[in-house]
Amino acid sequence: MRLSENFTPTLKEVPADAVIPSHQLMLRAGLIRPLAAGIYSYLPLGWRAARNVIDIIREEQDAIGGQEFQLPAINPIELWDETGRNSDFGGEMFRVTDRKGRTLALAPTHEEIICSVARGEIRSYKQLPQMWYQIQTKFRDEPRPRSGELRTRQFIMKDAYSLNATEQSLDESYNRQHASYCSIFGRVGIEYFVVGASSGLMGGSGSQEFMAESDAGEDTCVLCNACDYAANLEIAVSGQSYESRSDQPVELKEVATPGHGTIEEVAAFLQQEPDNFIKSILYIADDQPILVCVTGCDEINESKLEAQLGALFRQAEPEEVLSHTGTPVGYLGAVGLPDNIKVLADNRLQGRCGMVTGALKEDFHISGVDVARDLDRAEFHDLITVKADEPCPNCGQPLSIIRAIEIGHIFKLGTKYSSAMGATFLDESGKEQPIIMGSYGIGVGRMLATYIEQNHDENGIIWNRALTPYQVHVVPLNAKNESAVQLAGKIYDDLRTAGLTAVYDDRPLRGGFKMKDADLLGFPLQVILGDRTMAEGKVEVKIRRSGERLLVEPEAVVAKLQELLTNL
RNA sequence: CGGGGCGUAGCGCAGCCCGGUUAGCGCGCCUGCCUUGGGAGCAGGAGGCCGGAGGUUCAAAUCCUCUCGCCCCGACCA
Repeated sequence: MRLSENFTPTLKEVPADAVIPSHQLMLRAGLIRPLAAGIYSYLPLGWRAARNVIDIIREEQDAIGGQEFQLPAINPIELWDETGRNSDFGGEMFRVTDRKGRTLALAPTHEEIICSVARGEIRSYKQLPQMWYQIQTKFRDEPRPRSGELRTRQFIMKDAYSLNATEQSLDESYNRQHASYCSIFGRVGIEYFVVGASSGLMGGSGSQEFMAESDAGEDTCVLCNACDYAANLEIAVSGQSYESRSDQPVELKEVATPGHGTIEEVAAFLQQEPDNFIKSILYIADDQPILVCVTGCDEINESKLEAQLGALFRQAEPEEVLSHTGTPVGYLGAVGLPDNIKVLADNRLQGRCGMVTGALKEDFHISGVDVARDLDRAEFHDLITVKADEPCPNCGQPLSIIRAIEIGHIFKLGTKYSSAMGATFLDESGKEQPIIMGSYGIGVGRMLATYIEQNHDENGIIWNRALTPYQVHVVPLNAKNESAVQLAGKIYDDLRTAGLTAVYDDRPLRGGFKMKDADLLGFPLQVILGDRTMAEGKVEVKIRRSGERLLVEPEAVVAKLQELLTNL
């Protein structure tokens, strides 16, 4: 590609709207351009990189027996009513109306479509297992698109669906996908780790996320420093013990705590540790009030709470707290609470004595709470959010908490969709069974952005061999130096003859400008032809990642570049 | 959906509080000269419905109301 003839609009200045490095660099290097909130065009260079990602995914999915589909992006809303996801997705699903007034969905994912294909054709266990996948554009009307390609409303995603007859077969498909993902991320060159995860809106049992550590990430993960324990904070558990304490039971006593409603204030006022308090928060689930109790130094984990309460719950408003308990926020407690309010308590409270909690009366708390004695109606679960340095549940060593980008998610769907949609088969005994499914997704744009988050410096992107739009960037510095220009043209031709992809910066610009652009675009190897090195009869090869520069005989350049490329 | 910020030339911004010549600056763009190892210099030039609508006023980029869009924090989220 000759830069003089091709569309590669680079920017010297950082666009005001871009905050994170990958977003800034994708704009500056001319990979993408915004069209609307969370909607981007891929420009030629960006699309070449995206295609590289897609090709790798395709090869690795084919390698485990995946069969690629091309599925409709618009589909009848009735399909989504069958599984209830028309309402589950709610405002997050784009809907369009056709000329007859029928509502159609812009597919946010494709379980329903896969099921509809399967129920029409799959009849027998002999036709299973199947591994079907597609690499296509998905649409989700995200409440808040952000961070460039990391969270968009229109995005390219690979998703695969396994159709299995048995749980063992599902496990096998799942494990194959797990291995395939490791191969994909390995080839793409992203540093990643795998965590246990919740299945969220998709439903199902087993679930793992492929994560890339990054401050730009939207997920929080808990990792053990010593063993391989890794989990999304949403489901992470702590190894911290919660055995009963041997504190002597004491009598309940009301204490005045005027104006001190928060744990912090009351703890300071009473000169006790927050750990000795019971934090009580009122939730509303299905219009019913539910009190949730944890120790004063813990935070409620609402993902874990969702597992107990179902999806439709929320924290009560202050007025609701007053109307349900007769107490203002800050003085809530489970002791003496009306019987119609269910109480959920965290495991760590079990057996605790001498605790302080709200007295259900403004400006008063109760001390001497014996959980076994006074909170006997509480239901105990793991409800807390793990904190950094708590012990690992596996090995007891301290846990770390880091931010990460979710780049892939695999999970065992089970029969949620096949049952709802009647996608069944006859098993060996002639009995009709719902197909057991798995679902496996990778975001293409998110992968590109993640790669750039992990591979850039102050000058620009640093592509590796696998993803780079072009392998070599040929830069004659002085357009007036005819021998340099001529040699640059020859090297460019020779590179392409040798099967390498190359960009030739034949623009009549100053050398400094062109070198800045080359670093910004970030192809792995640069061939620089300046007056100085030309005078010595050499050309310079620069390795983008290391900045290392080699002087090479012109005749040896192509071979040298080929050799260097194998290590990039 | 709650909170905050911003819409002025292709990009980055000033001007707005306190209304009043022809709306500015840097970069980019076009022409010429010059320069050519890290986003040069000089000279000349093009480019604006000041996001949109309504209002106040003799007069609105500037004040008021409404609206649309974009970004950030939160809520939410495979």
